Amino acid sequence: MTKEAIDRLVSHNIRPSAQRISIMEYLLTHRTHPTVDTIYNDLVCKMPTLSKTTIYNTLKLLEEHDAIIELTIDKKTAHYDGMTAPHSHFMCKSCGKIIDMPLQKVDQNQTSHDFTIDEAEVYYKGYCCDCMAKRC
Amino acid sequence: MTKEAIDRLVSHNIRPSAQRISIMEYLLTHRTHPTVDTIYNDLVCKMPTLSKTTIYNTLKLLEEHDAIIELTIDKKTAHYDGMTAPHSHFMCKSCGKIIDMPLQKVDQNQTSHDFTIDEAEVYYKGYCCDCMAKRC
DNA sequence: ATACGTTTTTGAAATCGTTACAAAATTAAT
DNA sequence: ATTAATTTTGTAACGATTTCAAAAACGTAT
Repeated sequence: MTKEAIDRLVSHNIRPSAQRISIMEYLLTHRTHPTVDTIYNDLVCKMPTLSKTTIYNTLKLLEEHDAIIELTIDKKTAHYDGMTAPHSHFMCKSCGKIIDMPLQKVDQNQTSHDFTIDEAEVYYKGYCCDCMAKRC
Repeated sequence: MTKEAIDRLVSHNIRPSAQRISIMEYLLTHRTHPTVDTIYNDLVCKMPTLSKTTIYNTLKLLEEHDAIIELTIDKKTAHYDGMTAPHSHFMCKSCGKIIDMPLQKVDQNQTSHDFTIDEAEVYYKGYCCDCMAKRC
């Protein structure tokens, strides 16, 4: 999986440092849409000198190079997704869990004199089955 | 327009205090998707004792009672919309301006064992004509 | 290999939107 | 008019993110 991480970095013109590989690999193997804190807490054991600033820097770099996606579905904290193929997301309003959804087709080619669209995101919110079972 | 503001409050079971009426009226007459700061700066002239905390409290209250909509299209700051009829939004990545869009139909009745959807939002991003003219 | 310049990482401090809290002011009820 | 409940206010706290400059790691040319 390390190879895939390096490939993803290199193919997006990002130099593969040890920290960048770790973070990229983390996102490729964890499909949980983690936050900066989650990534930091999970990686710092194996990489004791890791800094949270490096996580911020790296995620921003990866996102700017379209190697990952930044999700803004959660008002409080950014979440990150290593799966860049188009898809949508659902967030549970009770527990905060984010679940992948099949792509809802969105017409991005709307013509207008007022603007040009180059991104469209669909965010769903509701309650996941676990939270519903607990009647939250 | 003050009457419309009071009506909107009362019909959503919110007591119409002077501050709440002002804020509600502001959102009904300004279709600019303002932030807390914008609302505060525009209203404090007429209401010198107004507190920014009151704006925060009131907007949260209005949103919880579905009298207004909170937009999370802007990662940095919440924007608010007094138009509650279903529609989508476009944000210019250069100047931050938010523009109303016709509703893109989104299927909220997707059946799943994993969750129940009760909200869906579509956010578009790109560049507005003004910023494109300035080749930003 | 070594020295030099560039890139990357790091940790501390600053920033900024938002929330918590408790006191003051206003409004409603008896 | 008193008392209780609600609303507003200002200050302080909070937490995610950014800034910044120094330290470390890396790449390259000699």
